[in-house]
Amino acid sequence: MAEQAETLRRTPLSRDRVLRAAVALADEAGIESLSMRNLAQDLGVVPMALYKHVANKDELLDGMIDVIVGQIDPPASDIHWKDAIRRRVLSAREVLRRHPWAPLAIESRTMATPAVLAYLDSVVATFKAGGFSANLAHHVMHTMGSRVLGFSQELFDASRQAGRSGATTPEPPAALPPEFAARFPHLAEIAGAASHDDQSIVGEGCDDQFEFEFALDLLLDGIERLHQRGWTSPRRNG
Amino acid sequence: MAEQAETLRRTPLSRDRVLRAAVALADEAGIESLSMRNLAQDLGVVPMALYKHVANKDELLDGMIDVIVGQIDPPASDIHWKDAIRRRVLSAREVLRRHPWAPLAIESRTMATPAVLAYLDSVVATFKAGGFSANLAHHVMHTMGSRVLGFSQELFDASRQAGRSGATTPEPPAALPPEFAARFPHLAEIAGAASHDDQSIVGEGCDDQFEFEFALDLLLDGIERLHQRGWTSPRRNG
DNA sequence: TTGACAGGTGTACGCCGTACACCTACCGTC
DNA sequence: GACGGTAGGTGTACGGCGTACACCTGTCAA
Repeated sequence: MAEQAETLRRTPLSRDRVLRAAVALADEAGIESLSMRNLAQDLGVVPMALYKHVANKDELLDGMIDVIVGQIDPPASDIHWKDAIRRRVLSAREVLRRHPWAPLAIESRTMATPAVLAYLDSVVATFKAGGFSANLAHHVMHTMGSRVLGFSQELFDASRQAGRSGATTPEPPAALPPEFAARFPHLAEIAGAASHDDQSIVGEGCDDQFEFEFALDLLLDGIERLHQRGWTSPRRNG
Repeated sequence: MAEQAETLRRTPLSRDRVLRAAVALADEAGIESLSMRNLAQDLGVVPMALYKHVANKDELLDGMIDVIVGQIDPPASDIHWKDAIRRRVLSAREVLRRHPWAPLAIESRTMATPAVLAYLDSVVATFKAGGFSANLAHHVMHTMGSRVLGFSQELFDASRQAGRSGATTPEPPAALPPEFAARFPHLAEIAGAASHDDQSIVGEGCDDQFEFEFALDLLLDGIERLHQRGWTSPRRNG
């Protein structure tokens, strides 16, 4: 009996069990209560035991994000791109709404985790399958921002780096690692596809300001159209 | 001489000086280096001295945000709403780009600070001056999200509350304090203006899901329009 | 002269992440 | 069956954090 209890308690820890417990803890007690100590206690284990499964707290957060993003529905095929994107985004939103802490966590990571990149890659793929040029797909991804993830934010915002900014260090474009192109081919394709001019400045990376204004103007144009039509309510005849 | 140094060092601390120093520290060393201890050291003072000017670190962050948001250009009048909004948003973006840590800080605050509310209120005012109904202005504010602040995010996202969610406590709408209506009349007006149906569910607050889909569809429609026109580059003839 | 008070100080507490040395139970190999 | 390696849980300790609380000190009104 004591033996059984022992066995039970000793259900071996694993990276997966740690991540799930962390997500559960954040869900029910808030992300601010997620400490290595609290998490360890929930798992009936001493804090340092966790470090055998995750490198540190940042990696724990990354892992939690991946667990969640992995739950977003796979892309539907054989339907119009617009509907496919719409469904996917709403699925993402649904998933993220179950984990209210997740949007901020995703945004605060220095850069996207593999699961997030995979998701974004598949969204780009959907646009491209719908006949979008890499160029337009690029702008469109910026325009949707992280709304594509069920909330919104500039996803590729270099300013997020948090570090000592200062105009002194222009911070080179930090070319993507080669494995990146292999794993996320569509992202890789649009990464170089931002020609903001006919004389495209090749390899210049992308112009944040341009992307921001592009999205802003698309929004303002859409808003103007509503306004001019005398929009009042989505369904006039209920 | 020693006297002079004394006098200099003793330039009295003030809430304003604390906030400015905090912004400067966050700007140059990153928000993660902003601790009460580091800040105190920068000011040549002992950590606890700060607490005579700000209640705690959260209030410090709120104050820092207000300092920054207060720098956004005042609204231009006598020009078309679309141009007015565009300029204002780009001004906001410019301000926030000087403080890369600010967007995340703004998002992570439980609720908007007075300066943020004042800014949003004035943006709503611009829409209304352009002839928008309170209803449309409401949706449009959601659609722009915090892009209106130079980045993007659902601004009024209740899920941000971080706390123990759980479907068990439906969390009452938490009616706005009465002073709110007086200080931010336009926000107050649109707050109750979300009729998603002809039989408007009065006082129901607003339907996040509806707002999200409204914005998503506006984006997708705009994107579809670009796509159908065979959009390739913003300026075809350089 | 005095006493209130605004504002800076010093100490201490309980939290945090995590480095490092340790122990222990299991494994494949001989 | 003995044995060494290794995966994984433990215990202790350190430096940093936010901040409560008691204290001191200089200024100014009465």
